[in-house]
Amino acid sequence: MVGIIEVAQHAGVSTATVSRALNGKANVSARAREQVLKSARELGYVASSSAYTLATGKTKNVGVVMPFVDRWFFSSVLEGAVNALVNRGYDVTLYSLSGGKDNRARIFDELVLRKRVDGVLTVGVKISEAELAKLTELEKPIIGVGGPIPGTRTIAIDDEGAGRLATSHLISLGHTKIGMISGSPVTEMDFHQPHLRKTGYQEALLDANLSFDPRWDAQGDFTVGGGYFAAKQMLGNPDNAPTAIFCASDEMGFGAIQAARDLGLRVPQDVSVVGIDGHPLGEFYGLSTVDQSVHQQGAKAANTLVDILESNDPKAQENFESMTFWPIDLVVRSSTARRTL
Amino acid sequence: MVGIIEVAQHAGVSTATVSRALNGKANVSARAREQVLKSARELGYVASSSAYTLATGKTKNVGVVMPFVDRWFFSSVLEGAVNALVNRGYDVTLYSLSGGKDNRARIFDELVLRKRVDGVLTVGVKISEAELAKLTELEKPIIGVGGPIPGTRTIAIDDEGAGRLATSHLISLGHTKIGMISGSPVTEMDFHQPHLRKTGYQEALLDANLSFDPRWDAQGDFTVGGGYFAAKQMLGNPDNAPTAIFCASDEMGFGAIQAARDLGLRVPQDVSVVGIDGHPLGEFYGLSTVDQSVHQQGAKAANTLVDILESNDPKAQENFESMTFWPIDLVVRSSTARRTL
DNA sequence: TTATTGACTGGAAGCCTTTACAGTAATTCA
DNA sequence: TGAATTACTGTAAAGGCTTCCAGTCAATAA
Repeated sequence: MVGIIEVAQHAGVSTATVSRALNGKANVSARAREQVLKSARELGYVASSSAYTLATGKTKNVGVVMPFVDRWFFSSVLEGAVNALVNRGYDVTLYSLSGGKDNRARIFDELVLRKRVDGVLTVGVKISEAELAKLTELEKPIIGVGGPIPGTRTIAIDDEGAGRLATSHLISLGHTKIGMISGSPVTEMDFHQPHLRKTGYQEALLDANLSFDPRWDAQGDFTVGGGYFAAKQMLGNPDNAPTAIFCASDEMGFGAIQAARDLGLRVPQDVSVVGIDGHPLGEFYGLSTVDQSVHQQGAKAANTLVDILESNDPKAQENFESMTFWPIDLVVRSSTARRTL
Repeated sequence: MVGIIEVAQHAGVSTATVSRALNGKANVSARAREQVLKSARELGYVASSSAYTLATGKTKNVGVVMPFVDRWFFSSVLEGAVNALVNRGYDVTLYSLSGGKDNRARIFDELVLRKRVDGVLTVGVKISEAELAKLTELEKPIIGVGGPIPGTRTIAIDDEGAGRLATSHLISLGHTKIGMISGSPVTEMDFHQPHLRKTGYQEALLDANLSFDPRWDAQGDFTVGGGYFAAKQMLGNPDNAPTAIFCASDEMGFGAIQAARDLGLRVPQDVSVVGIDGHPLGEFYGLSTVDQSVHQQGAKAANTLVDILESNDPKAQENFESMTFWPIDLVVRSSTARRTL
């Protein structure tokens, strides 16, 4: 495998000059730089990243930690982040926490600590005290997307505001009996959104002097099936069926729409449904939603992290707790309409 | 940051002994080994991976290359692979090809080549001659999942057989007018399945002496929406509506079921629908399918790759073209039934 | 003309491990 | 008992890069 020495010989300069030329440093004559670039190209030379890392202390690598990768929100953030990172010349090392307790421990103990990354991106992870300690021990910049990690920067939507927006939308359409489907206590172990979105929902109800019926508070587990069963339960009860449902995620919204249809209810004439996410299938289902442009959140987080990593100011590298709200956008489609009597 | 020297001093031995003890090599006294392990634990020492790589030539890192990560099949393979790899002590570096031409070129030119990985896992990637050349130039083991890469090992289902199985299932239920929804020429640029699955479909028809009507051959783009529109088109034509539809993916199957319902057709009484995949939503929709256990395919590929990497036989490291078929399984749910007249 | 500056350049140290090799002490064998 | 083996252990080289530092040479200033 061709190394820097071969390039130096081929270009007729020293390895120091090759390094400087290839890394775009100053103090290289135009002639030498050109010659080096040419030689490197001809020989197909690419610097060994491990040697580079050993010499500079930089890995040009970002660790992404998420609870799973095979769910829409996570894979979408990942997609946005990965593309942004490769675009900035960074690799991404992916850590999924779904592989059981042992794997999880290993990730925090061995792998992340193995000085393999310049910074860490966490996506919707709720971690333990001990894990947080391991993470901060790294003294590397950390950015969270979705779920906030104590003491670090976070990029997320205003979940409370999103819940309020979605609910207000339904209220503005004349609905007074508005149900909500959120996660279950189990899923809340990993995320934070459910709680906040529900808070927003309740605030909006309060603001409009609407009552909150506990039967309108269901758990959908953030899955299509969960949304389906929760909605069916809620809408199937003739005594107390709401005329509108706010789902804390689009996927639960899809399930809710299906449940309504299976009950012979028309959407939106009989029931309005609104979600949160901006899931690509939303268009297909005609689901009104609060779009949170997940790809872009991932890209933004990635770019922010790289900005920090490449900042000359050492203070920028330090972690501190902050929250940046990503703008949300109400997208009204065909699943919500004025309440009919 | 604590290095091997500190551990050596703390344990009262040389760095060589520390290294041997930590890597489980022979020729270390029980006492020394114990002492080293204790010191390392106390000091929170983890070896620098770049120094390790530089010294050994091993990265303990696998590159995973896929066209996108935010689609079900890909994120599921990834999930399976990542968990298997971390379990075996390997990191995974993720390369998504969806970031545009420049990113794609950079991935093949710079990143993968940067000696950052011990092996490569490709998922459903169809690559150009030049890219293949770059990849094999690495002289690292390559394993493909889904789409085969010339000259490398591949793990995939027997797509033709899957198409035949799904179609035969419909035939066995008495259906004679069987449509198929597959990908579009555009999506076929990236995958290979559509073609093969269609071949299986046609073979099954032939075997049963059934005719193939080109109007029953639709393109669904491998998305729910695509399946919906293709099915609606096909089923909406009263002159020539099939009584059963084989979808080359479950997601298109979901769309097809929805299309049938929107047309007032009952599934399965009026139309049967079968897919391929084993998508988790299949249970919710009651979609009969040919399960290809995607997680496990990813895990299998990952484990096979690690087996190769850790084999003592240098010949095992060489790439050669081979195809391992992953077993498939017909899962009959409520979307398929005997044809009614 | 000489002194000074500035633009380049190359030698070599340093980054942190692993491991070949040589050395030591304890054990076994004759 | 001495010789030969065995079981460890430590020193130092190697791995491939970046970058400090000292040095060269041409251009500029005095």
